[in-house]
Amino acid sequence: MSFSFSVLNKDPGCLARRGIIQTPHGEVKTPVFMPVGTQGTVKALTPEAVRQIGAEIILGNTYHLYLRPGHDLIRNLGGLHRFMNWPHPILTDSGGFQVYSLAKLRKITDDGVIFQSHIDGSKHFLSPEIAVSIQESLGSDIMMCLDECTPYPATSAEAERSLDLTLTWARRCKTTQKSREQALFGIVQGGMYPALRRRAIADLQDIGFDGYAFGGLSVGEPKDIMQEILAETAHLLPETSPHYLMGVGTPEDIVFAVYHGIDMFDCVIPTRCARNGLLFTNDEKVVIKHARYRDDPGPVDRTCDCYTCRNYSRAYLRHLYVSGEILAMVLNTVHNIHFYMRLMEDIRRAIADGRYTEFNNNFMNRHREYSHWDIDGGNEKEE
RNA sequence: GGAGGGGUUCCCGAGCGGCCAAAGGGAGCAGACUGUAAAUCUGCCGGCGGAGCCUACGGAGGUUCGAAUCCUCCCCCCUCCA
Repeated sequence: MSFSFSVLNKDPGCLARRGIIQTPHGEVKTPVFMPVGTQGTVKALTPEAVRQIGAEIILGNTYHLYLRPGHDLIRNLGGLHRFMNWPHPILTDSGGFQVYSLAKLRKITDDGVIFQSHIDGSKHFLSPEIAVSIQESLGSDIMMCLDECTPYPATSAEAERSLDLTLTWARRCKTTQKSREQALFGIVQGGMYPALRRRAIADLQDIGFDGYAFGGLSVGEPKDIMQEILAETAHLLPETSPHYLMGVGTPEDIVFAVYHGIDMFDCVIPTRCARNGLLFTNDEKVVIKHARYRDDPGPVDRTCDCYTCRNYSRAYLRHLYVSGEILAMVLNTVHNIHFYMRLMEDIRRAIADGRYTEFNNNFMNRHREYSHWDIDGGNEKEE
């Protein structure tokens, strides 16, 4: 079974839609949140736990797995699914984000990117062709084109030059793609310039991809700018393909983006924040190390039915965290991923019922009421 | 009884005449985290409303323009010898 996407229903009041992605390793209900498993593992969790919590698809990373343990090794051991014991869908990022996040360790040419390994300093070359071929070795269900994640801020000239490079690379990725078994997504760049984004969407559609992603958002720009970009350009994405907003985001970001027609999300927030002691709940931000939880017998979130909340008190979780125990990261990650999964379920149900606008409004009102609900407290500190 | 060594801010521990409210750890208390170089990073950490003052380096005196740092006595602790 190869890749396909179908829309189950559209919300009558906005662009939100519900759909199903078919992949060789199973189907995925959208809108979907994909936990990030950069190095062939969702940090702190076994694949069985990830699955049980409700994840249907996870991420892997081309750059990291190429450097260690090496894509040839993974291919020879039966591919990434088998290697990491995750028989369900996998999306691999291309290394484009590392072009951005490891900026001090790389050099970009038209041909590709020369990286200096963050592990041992050795030099490596990544091109669009190599990125696709590595992802083919890994055997992921969805491959991403190599792109240049345009940093913020960038002038319109810089963003345009960067976009042109990304588009050239997108063509080369498409040409390199060998089999239709593995889907290939194109990435929309263009910085914070709607006109560039529009052009990117049109050009990528001309090339023709299985799905389209927004990249280069949530790279430090104010929240309202990201929202403006989405509101002005997301509706231009082809309706029959999945829309993926890369690296996003907070619960608020996700609810907002779904309203504008985004189907797929990934973000390190729930996993990284869990390891750093920040737990998501429906009415407050729980920083589990805080002294006030020292003897709190209640669960992290009374309304949560995850394994952690069913079995452990805030006092115990605080103790584990403060003591530096490994179990703290496990239990915290279980909770946060569960929180995100439940959020996506609620979103899908609201769309199925045709009341996403109402859901969105309620959510945003509640968010305003608890401004600390979002991890950065909304955008208030910017003013 | 004799000979050495030592008592520093919550703890450990540097400092050994001014640049010392006192290095560095730890603990404690906060903050950050958006396609993961992250079990990471940042800030605060004697008191009072500022670059100012007060209280602080076992205790009490003293030397000095100036002492955690030098001197005297006292009180504790440790090691070795009898």
